[in-house]
Amino acid sequence: MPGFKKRFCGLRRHWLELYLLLLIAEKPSYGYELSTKLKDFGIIISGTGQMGNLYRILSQLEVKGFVKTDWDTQESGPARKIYIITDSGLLFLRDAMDSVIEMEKTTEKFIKRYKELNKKT
Amino acid sequence: MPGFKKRFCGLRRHWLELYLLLLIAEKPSYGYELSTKLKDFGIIISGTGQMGNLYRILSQLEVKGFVKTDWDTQESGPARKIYIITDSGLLFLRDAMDSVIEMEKTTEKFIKRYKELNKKT
DNA sequence: TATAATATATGTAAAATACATATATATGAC
DNA sequence: GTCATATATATGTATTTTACATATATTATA
Repeated sequence: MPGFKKRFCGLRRHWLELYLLLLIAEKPSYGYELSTKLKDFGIIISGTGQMGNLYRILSQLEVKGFVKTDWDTQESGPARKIYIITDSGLLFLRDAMDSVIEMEKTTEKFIKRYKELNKKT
Repeated sequence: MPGFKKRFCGLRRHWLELYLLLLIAEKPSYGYELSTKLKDFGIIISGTGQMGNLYRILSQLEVKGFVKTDWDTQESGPARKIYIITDSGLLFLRDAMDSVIEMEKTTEKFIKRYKELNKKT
């Protein structure tokens, strides 16, 4: 009755989770750094509001068990919460590749059909 | 103060709107038919609940002025509400192509980086 | 001693999603 | 004739997500 009712509802959230998991899988990292690395995938995090949402998504990845965390107090400045991928996270990422591949095919088809539409006009 | 505060919040909704606008631009159509044509873009509409959401998105496309409608009572069976693209809708579609092209690039990059990640492991 | 950059986190109104439900027409089965 | 099914459109609403404001703390530098 309680627990998780839904799988992938919102896509934006879904993609953001995948981008973050890939970045973390490549190299353990922390929220502030990840926010800049997201540029690789065309995501610009601007303003504290958006940062806040990013932190919330990260903490939920932890709740789901896809990442674990470790505080880094070595560097100067405020402590950093380092996110490290788990086996469960890697598995989730692997399974999610299907949807990424489908999205690539879909966008490709969409662009092709849009061009065809404009040829006729 | 009132009016539209946001642009593209949810991606899922955003994509669905674009798919529908392209399909309607290709050929005027109605909700029930569009629900089957969405398969072209990997979207499976199943159950009356999902159909209901589709109709709501269509009616909001009309509110935004991207489509206009016309009732078709010629065919047998229940009347069909035919959606026809407007100039405003075509303009919106054209402007949105940037985000489609970016999504294609992003997914391509994502797949490449995921493969590279697994090479090392 | 400000101010800016770095770093994490919560509060919440508004919007989107998932799914149930309501309604109506036509066709074929029995 | 009436029952089930396919066709067709639409609304109600609890839950979840989004957008953005706000809170808090550390270090560097001007």
